Amino acid sequence: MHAPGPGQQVESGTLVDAAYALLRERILSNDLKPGSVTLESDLAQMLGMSRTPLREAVARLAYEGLVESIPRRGVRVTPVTVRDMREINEVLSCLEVQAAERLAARRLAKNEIGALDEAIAAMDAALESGDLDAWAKADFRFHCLLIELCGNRHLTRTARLYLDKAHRARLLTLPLRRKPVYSNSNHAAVVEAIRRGDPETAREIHFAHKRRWSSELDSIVERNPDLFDALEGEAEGAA
Amino acid sequence: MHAPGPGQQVESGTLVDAAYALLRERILSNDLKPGSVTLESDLAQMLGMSRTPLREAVARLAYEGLVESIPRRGVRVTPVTVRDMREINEVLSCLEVQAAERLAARRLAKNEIGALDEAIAAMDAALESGDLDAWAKADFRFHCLLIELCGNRHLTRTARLYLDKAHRARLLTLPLRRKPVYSNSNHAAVVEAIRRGDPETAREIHFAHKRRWSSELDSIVERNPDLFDALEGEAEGAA
DNA sequence: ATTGCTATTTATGTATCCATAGATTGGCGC
DNA sequence: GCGCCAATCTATGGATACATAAATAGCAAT
Repeated sequence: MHAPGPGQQVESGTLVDAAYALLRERILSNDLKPGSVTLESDLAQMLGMSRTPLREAVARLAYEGLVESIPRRGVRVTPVTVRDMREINEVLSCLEVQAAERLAARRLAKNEIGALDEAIAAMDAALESGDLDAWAKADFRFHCLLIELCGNRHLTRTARLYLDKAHRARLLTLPLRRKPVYSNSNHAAVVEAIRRGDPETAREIHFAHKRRWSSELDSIVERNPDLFDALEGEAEGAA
Repeated sequence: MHAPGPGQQVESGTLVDAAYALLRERILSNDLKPGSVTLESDLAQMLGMSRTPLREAVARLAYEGLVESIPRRGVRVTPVTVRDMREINEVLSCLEVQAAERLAARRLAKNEIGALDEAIAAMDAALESGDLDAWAKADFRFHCLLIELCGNRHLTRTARLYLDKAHRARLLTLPLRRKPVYSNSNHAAVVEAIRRGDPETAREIHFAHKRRWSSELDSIVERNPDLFDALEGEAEGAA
């Protein structure tokens, strides 16, 4: 789907890393259902390893907030609440806006700008052909680039964490959104400001963009009050 | 010193949590020297437990970036570079500013405002009596409150992580700073804006405050070019 | 003497094993 | 018949045991 883990380390050959990457993948893609509870032993067996490395992976995931270990019940995939989504959006917004400003403040290399342009082109193409899924992927790539090129590694790392979480939620809201035409033009404008080296404008536009998505989310929630409740069920994890 | 872990969970009775909390404490207080490398077995023995829970704790710390596990050498306490400090400051700035704005936007309870006032009073008192250490503690408390009262749990959690890291660095720069008189009046002004329910002003003032500290840091670094290099030495950890 | 190869040592990654605490179920008393 | 207590069962937290891979040291050869 998208890049392996969050910036961190590129997944060495250890079982811990493998378990972490796999579980993360399956959680973020909503393959492991939010709210589902699974025994450590089952997870271990599922991945073909002993509990020891699995537990370490689970610890990491728990730290990220993707999972919570319930004392004698098992490992629960943390459900995303509306509140979570709003909070995540808010944090992500701060960080991305900052990244955009930074980006405009420094001179980007040709290929860096090129990558941004490419992502936008992909978004445009996807939008025209009505392929929402491809659009989401390209949009994700754009936001990734934004935070990865900004030059502040801590910002990158943290924002990436939230971006991934937001992506998980976006998968759910995607079919419910209005056609995201604004996004494309906004992104293009941001890149333009970056190209011009105009930090203030980059910041403002991207801020407006995030704000718009935030209210879009509100209206989606309003129209589908039970969208997230459905996810909080106690469905037993895939066996 | 200060509160247990980062928001997360309040340290249940498990050895993993104990190890995590203890090591974290010792790292953040610069008790375990940055750059020092220690064997897992030694750490385990040091804490009187087996390697199993220790490893899980180390994994968490590694995730936080406080420590890095070097394949066959041991666990290395990640040194703080000037670049790290700048980056951390930048991220923290975004988040705190957002928190300040949020705070001003919502109605605070009496005791919440009271806590902020108290922290400021403590800062004033410490400054007058010239007790820099007490001042740092009170300042830390103020920033903690800011992010803890903001109502966005994700923001709180993330900012707290960075705040702790920043605190570690602050311990080092403390004796080198000019008397931090600005901080106090800035903080007071922010609280005033919060009390008035004036988000824009709260944001602006706190932003200015963070920017000032940022350039203060720059000048400290300029005056003491070797301040951080000293920490990157390969000193062997306490046995 | 220096460099390269090999053997040994040692730290890590992982599996297995055990003790404990919580949950579940069955029985007993009211 | 319903509820409470006890016994058993099970999942987890943690320790230990083990195999592998890396690092170091020693030896030899040029």
